[in-house]
Amino acid sequence: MRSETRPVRISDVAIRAGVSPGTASKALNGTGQLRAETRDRVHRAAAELGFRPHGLARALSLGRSFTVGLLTTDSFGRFSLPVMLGVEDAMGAGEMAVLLCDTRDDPLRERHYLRTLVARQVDGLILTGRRTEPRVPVEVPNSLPVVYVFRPCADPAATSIVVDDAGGARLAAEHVLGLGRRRVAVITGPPSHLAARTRADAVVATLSGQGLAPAGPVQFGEWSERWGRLAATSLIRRGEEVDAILCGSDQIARGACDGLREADLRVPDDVAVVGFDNWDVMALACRPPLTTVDLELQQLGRQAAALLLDAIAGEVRPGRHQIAPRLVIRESSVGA
Amino acid sequence: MRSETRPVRISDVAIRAGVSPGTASKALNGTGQLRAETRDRVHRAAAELGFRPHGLARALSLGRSFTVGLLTTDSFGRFSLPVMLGVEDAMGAGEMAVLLCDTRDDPLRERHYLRTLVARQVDGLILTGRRTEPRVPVEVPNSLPVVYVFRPCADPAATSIVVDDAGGARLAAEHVLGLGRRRVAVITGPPSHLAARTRADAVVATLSGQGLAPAGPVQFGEWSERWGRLAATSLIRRGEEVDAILCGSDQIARGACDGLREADLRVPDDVAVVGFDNWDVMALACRPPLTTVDLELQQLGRQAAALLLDAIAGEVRPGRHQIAPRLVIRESSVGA
DNA sequence: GGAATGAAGGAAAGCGGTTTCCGTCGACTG
DNA sequence: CAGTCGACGGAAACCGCTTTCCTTCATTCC
Repeated sequence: MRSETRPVRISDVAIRAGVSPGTASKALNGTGQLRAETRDRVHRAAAELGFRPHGLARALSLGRSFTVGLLTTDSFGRFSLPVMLGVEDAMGAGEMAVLLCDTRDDPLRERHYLRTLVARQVDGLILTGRRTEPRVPVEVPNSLPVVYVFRPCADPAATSIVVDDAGGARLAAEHVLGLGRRRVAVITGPPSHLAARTRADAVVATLSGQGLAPAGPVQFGEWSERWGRLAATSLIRRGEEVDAILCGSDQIARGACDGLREADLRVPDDVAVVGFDNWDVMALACRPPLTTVDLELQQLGRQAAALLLDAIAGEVRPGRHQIAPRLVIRESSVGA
Repeated sequence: MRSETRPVRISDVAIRAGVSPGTASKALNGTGQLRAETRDRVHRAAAELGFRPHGLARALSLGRSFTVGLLTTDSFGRFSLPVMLGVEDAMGAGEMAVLLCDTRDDPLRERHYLRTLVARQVDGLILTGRRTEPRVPVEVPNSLPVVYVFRPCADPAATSIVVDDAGGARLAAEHVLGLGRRRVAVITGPPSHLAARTRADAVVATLSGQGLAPAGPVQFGEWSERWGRLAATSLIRRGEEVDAILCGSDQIARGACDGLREADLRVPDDVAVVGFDNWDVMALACRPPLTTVDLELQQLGRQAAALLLDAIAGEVRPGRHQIAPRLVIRESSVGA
């Protein structure tokens, strides 16, 4: 365990292998023209000495840091978190590392972080956030690859990758229609949220594709269980005939289930309920467990990382990419 | 917006200010002996050119990377996340950056990450995890400062900082005792979890400090709403007289509240319920909102960062540090 | 047999800062 | 007025690795 031995440099390896540092470098990196025997000798020496190249020195001379910045505009929460894990997963597998920055929605902090990341010579940037509204592009040298995830960039020439919210809502709507439900209500979050509007619009469009109108107007409110419970309860109390409720989030859906149960309606027998997000603590704890739309956020993060790696390698794929959500069917829509 | 101009180096600044690069460096870093006028001139030149020092070069010559590694043994979840935010907050305020690594409980991945972090010359390491069981120390050069957060290191000579679980449980117990409750039941997670045992033991100890025994044996189960509901229900069905339930987590507490309500008992009038964790989505959505123990995780993260920064600066503070949780009182223990 | 070719590996110049060491110059001392 | 000292700033080494030449030497070709 005596550790305080000077770290071994490539020149130590070179000496032990009886070559010059330059040659050692070539041997270890598989570049240059070297006899196989020499290469082996160097590798052996490196292994024996436990040589680990000095990352910073390497980065400095290569002109790349093998680091990307991950910037979230709001604290890592339910949405950014899985995205982040996906990014980390895809990056960490290689030799890239991820620098974490949380701007807390503060433009000043964002500027600060962008500056320091650029100064640190990151090879690329991933920007994410909780809302889905497009955001203004960041100001960085335009030689620096940037990928916007979840929250796209307003500039269509930038590289963005987002969840297909409308597609997800369509999936949900088609699911309940496929179950024979015809009186479909919609309860969702604040109308100021693009995600709420997009999802609701897609549901309405899908219904009208079948010549149907939603059961009552779309109910906008907040992203909470309380709102889901209230809205569902008032729906019933109003005497609205409804055999399915599509919710803008799992929290709302869980609240709706509670409201229905307390109004003595059975889920799914009387009313099918579908959520959105597949947030396990909500979807699984709900009684009954929720059928919901999984955003595939981790997948989103991985793909974002892949896009960024491509861009770093020179293959920029601009535009707004979408990934398809997936419907997870549980007992809130089809009986056990 | 024409960006493709070669980045400005310190020598550019030096030329513009009419000094040597070395002098420019001293001026910008406030070192060496320079006339105030010279210093100003350099600063002006730097500002005019928009000079940003090249982080890697700086790091290489200084022998410090201004980077710390944040390693979580399991994916960032409910516990590691706030810790991470606290760390990021405390680090990002300075000029430190945080490298993110998620080992997913895989020792191989952990080794891999440790290697790459060391190779990247991080200035320090923060280790965290979800469980509270002590873990084995990581193998890194012992000149590299390491702080264990949430999950302490088994080696008492290492620097660890954890939540005072027992203290938190005591807080909860004293709270219900202070409310005059005398028949206190305990429902908690799996007995295999140290956190579950520690909290339960502390409650029992506090009760017996008042000459009381818990109402029925401590009920160990799982960390889920379902278990909370089940345990509370069976408690009632068994005819156990109980006027307070202390739960090992907010999920359990929320389930307990549901169970009690469905057994037509009023919370808190008939039974006071206290949770643990102050996990907002559970504690606030619970009916009624939960009195619970806040772990102050973000604070924990910030303090961990502070400990690490001190250690990097040479002020190592070994040992197991604890931070005190805080009781948050809501309607599940005292009527509105 | 001499020139051309190519493989192998070394020397040295970066990468972009920081820092040590030293020379110069003006002021101050005796 | 010679000698000392401190303030100021420049030259160059250095951090550790990569890469571009360039030299050397063996081989091949006419």
